[in-house]
Amino acid sequence: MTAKSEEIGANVDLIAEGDRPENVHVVMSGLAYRYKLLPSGRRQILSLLVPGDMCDLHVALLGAMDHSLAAIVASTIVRIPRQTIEDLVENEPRIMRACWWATLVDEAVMREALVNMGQRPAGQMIAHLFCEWYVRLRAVGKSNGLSFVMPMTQEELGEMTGLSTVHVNRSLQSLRAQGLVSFKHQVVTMMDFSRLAALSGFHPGYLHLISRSIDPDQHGRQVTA
Amino acid sequence: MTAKSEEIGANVDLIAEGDRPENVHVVMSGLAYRYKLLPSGRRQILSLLVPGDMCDLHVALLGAMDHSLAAIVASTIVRIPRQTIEDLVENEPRIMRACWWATLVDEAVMREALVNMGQRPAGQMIAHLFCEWYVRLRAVGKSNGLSFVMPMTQEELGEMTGLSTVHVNRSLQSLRAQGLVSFKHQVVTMMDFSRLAALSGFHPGYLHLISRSIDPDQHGRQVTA
DNA sequence: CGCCGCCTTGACCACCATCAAGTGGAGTGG
DNA sequence: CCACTCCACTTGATGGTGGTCAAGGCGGCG
Repeated sequence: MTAKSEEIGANVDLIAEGDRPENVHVVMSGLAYRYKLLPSGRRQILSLLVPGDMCDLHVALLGAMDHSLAAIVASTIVRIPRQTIEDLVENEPRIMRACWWATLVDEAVMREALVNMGQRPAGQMIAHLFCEWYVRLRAVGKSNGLSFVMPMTQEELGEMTGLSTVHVNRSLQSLRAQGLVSFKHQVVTMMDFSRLAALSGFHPGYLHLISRSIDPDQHGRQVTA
Repeated sequence: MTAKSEEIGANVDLIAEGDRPENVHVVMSGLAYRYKLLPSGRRQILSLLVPGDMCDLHVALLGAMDHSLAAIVASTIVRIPRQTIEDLVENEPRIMRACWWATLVDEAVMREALVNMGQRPAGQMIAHLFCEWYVRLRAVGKSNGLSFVMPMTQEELGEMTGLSTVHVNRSLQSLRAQGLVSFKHQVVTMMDFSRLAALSGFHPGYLHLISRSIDPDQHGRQVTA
């Protein structure tokens, strides 16, 4: 089930709010994100699509996109025609089931994002994001040791968290000064994961990584049971 | 495909975070909500389940609940065993599809909630919620004219929006004073819907109400089957 | 009548937004 | 090799939105 892959430049929309979705998008490499634009010009980034768990099913059934999808850095993507998905749904219940499952995990991540924005102050919110990314990227082997690449600006981090760029900056400095985590030149380094997790109330259960058990060792397994 | 229905008292959990889900829950009457509890004791309400679009599928595939589900007022619910759902998924692609579709709409609502919390100040956030409820409840015939019942306290409204009770109260007073909307004794009255929608940037597209007309009569019954 | 939720009000202060200016590195062209 | 530019990050000052604490009103119900 291959389709032609496609190179997409940074900050290029894969599909925009209002479009009728004709394809399901899969991010092969790079990084993409969902966002909504407000009349005021402000932007809310809704979620990230990282290689590994990046299948975008939302699109298959709804009539019009209620949000946009863009690449944050140059990325390789595959567009799968709606019809192919429909066929899969009919004929390949196992694949269908896997996709559905991925959707559920996406939703769980969004629920945690709501908690993050609703209940946690800036520092903890950012800390929580870093913990989540760390665990998710480890799970797909995109992290060597304590650091990982997160090709985002502080402004974009602000658009994810609803914070101003200035405040993101100051919060990062504070985290750094406490010896918890640093974020420089698109690289996040987890200086003290467990304290960071404690600070931000991060508990990886919501990522539902167990059944995903691609990974044997390391963090994010307290759900193991 | 009927199952025994069950009466649930106000503030009783249908299922709690960490439980292994054995049933899918459908709210027949009343009002339920998803929430997460933080160590601090604070609570984030994630979404409402209103009669009409209240099927809770999240549960079928994941290993453990990452959030809790409770009734906000005395409600009638139906518990459908996991196995029944599995069978439906296998044998009744149309039903399965409808359920999946409902899940996608849920997700769209959550995306808008993220925008709400991330980008809008208190008054607009609350106004937007009221607009959404109004449209959704109208679509299922639960609103006569300009008002509808929303059996929630201001404290719970605060737990949905991440605001303190005090600030919710003051924001409500301000909306009321502007002649936009009132919320007294569990009844929301839309005094000026269009101005309220304009103020809060409400655009109902994300509710995907049009394509919902899978059903001949009246919106929002796709779960009925 | 009296209690108990829930709503309301006031005072005070923190978190975070905004505005504005300045630093520093990467890439470009002289 | 050195301007020069651009962009992201940084820093300071100021004020508003919204949190917290605390007390008071006001039904509803036993």
